[in-house]
Amino acid sequence: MENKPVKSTIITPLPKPRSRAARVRTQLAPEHWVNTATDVLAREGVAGLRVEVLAKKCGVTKGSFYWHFKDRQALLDAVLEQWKLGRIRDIEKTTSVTAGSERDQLHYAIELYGASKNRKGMAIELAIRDWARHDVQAAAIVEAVDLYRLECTRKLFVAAGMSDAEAKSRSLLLYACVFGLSLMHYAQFDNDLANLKQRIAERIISN
Amino acid sequence: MENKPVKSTIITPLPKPRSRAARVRTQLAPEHWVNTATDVLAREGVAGLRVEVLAKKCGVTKGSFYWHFKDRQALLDAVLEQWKLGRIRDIEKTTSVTAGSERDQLHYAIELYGASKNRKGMAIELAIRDWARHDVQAAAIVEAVDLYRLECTRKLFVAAGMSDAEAKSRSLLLYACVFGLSLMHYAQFDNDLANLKQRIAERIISN
DNA sequence: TGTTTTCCATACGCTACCGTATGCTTTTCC
DNA sequence: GGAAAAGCATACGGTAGCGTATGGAAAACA
Repeated sequence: MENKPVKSTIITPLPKPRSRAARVRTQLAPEHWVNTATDVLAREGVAGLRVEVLAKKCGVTKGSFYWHFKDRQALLDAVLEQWKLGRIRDIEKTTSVTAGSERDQLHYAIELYGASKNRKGMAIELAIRDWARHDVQAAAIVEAVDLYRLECTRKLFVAAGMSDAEAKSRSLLLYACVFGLSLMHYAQFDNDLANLKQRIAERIISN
Repeated sequence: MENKPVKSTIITPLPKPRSRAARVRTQLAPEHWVNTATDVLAREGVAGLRVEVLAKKCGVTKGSFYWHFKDRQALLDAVLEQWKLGRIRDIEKTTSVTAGSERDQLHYAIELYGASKNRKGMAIELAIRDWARHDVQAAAIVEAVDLYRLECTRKLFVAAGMSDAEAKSRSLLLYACVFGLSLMHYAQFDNDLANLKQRIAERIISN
């Protein structure tokens, strides 16, 4: 599909016939770039978010990219914004609960972050948090998401009967543990990791 | 905490005791590169470890670098190895304790990781853990360090009277929380963060 | 049908790197 | 004192990436 640029001392335009077959409706623009970028972010971190790499992954060239985005930073901003909105939506979903089952919901939240089906989500999480260590915008996004999360689980702990100070500490402990576990390499530490995780969850949630 | 170079890892063989001037000159350089690289790693992550940047920071050119190291990867390996040795030495120091004061020592360990004077150490820690997400060698080093740490604190919990399974879960909880907290942005979550941290430490350590 | 707008390709210039080749200067060794 | 090695500088080739300029085809519009 792509021919290597010939060592061109000549500036021939080289009229290229485009494949009009797949040219039905090209509205590749908005979300597709951001979604692809988020995929790459999960696998390679923010350092892997290169314009030309993404373009190839989208099946176009960077000429398309710079039509849709001002520059690379604009894409990064869009990725951050989309992540923030998605997180807040998810948090609301996972922490909304009928009275009486707050502790079950807290257990569910912990399991959710450790679930293997959520590996990509956690990879994005870690990539963005590392990103935030060097970038103030990413740090601001992370802070907003963290505060929202902490507040939501705090309410759950309060609803479960804890004091406000204790609920705050438990809320912080919960997320710190969830993210910390995904940072560590402890697969060889024990044969029954499920038991360990269960004990940890109990320690975080119960009285 | 950062440590002074260990003298046991001299690369240059000593077929004959050389003069003082020669020894100073030959053994100064390799350690200097690794230490400078670790500084950069703490501030910018592994992506910031560029040969020519480090050379400028050392006041030389990359001609010097490629005399001391085969390539960039050799420096990265040296950084990882030095970090691993330093961590194991520190862990032994912080978890060696006279009988009866195990819980105090555990509290001390938690405080140590959260101390503001240890910001650089934690920055290195996080940079290497992010590095480990994409690099198998870094992952192996992190795994070795993690298992060693987990085992050391596990023994402390056992010595403090816990069951083996409980000690393992507490050990994992401790480090997960320590690293997780350093990942989060919770400064605005409460006015009395010290109180929160105290409650968390209690939750991790006490019965 | 002709014109404008949309969307993307191609070609450039520029910078930052990596690694090599080579030469120059200062020690070290005999 | 002269040869050899250590330690570093400089120059070079090569790749990858960012952003711009420009052109060209298709779609929308008039």
